[in-house]
Amino acid sequence: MAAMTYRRRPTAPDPLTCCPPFRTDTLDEAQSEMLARSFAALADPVRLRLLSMVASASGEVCACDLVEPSGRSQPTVSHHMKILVDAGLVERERRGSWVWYRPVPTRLDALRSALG
Amino acid sequence: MAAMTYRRRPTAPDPLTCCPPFRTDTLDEAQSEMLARSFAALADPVRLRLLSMVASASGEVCACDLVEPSGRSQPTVSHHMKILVDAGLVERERRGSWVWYRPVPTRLDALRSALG
DNA sequence: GCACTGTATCGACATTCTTCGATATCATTC
DNA sequence: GAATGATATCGAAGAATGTCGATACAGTGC
Repeated sequence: MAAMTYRRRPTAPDPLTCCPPFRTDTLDEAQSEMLARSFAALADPVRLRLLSMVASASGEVCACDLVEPSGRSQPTVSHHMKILVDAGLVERERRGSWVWYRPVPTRLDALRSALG
Repeated sequence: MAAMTYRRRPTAPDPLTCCPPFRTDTLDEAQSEMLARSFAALADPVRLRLLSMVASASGEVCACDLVEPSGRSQPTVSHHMKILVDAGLVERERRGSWVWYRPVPTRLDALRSALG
């Protein structure tokens, strides 16, 4: 059982808050699930640095230029980039042997507006 | 060994990107570590719903009003609220038996600006 | 003091995540 | 075709996380 019953509930400190204490624009389960997945992509320092490398680059960045400055192995970088791509924060394009990454600004904007 | 050496490096698609592909404003390790901790606080659907309850409330919310709508046990809610407080996203104040939570808008603004 | 109630902490378990070495896949070059 | 190089996937180990029941702590009221 998740809930717990409280007998003596506090009185609201302000007449304005007499109504239920949450507005109706509280996130529902589906919304919070989606948002949490997006923020989880940002919840790792290595991914944040990789994202900042991609986002601060003019245009795009080659995967081969992410391994050494990130200080992680090539499989680890590939793993993290996949998470960023799956989250929609970064776009991936293969050109020949190399893979290039581009930021997706609209997706970052969406996350930013979710915080406001 | 984390890095891997690449023999045939691709040529930049644009003369403007002749310089090292990352701008100098790439996040350093300390910055990314801090930011990741903040985003990790947002990387759970239950915490996002709790935060939205607090943020959308006019003024503040009693801890006792978070348990039932979150669908989690009282210890779990307390655990999640501690994470939000430690991340600086929510302020905690005890008044008598009850605990009240308030959002910290400046902290949310800081995270938002980190995305832009 | 004692009884009661709201909140926090503890211990344990299951799940998820980060990381790497080994290996597979894809593309180029010979 | 074979050989080489860039990237992705696999498998496993260790760490971190979410969850709850049990319990401790803090405040109220008698």
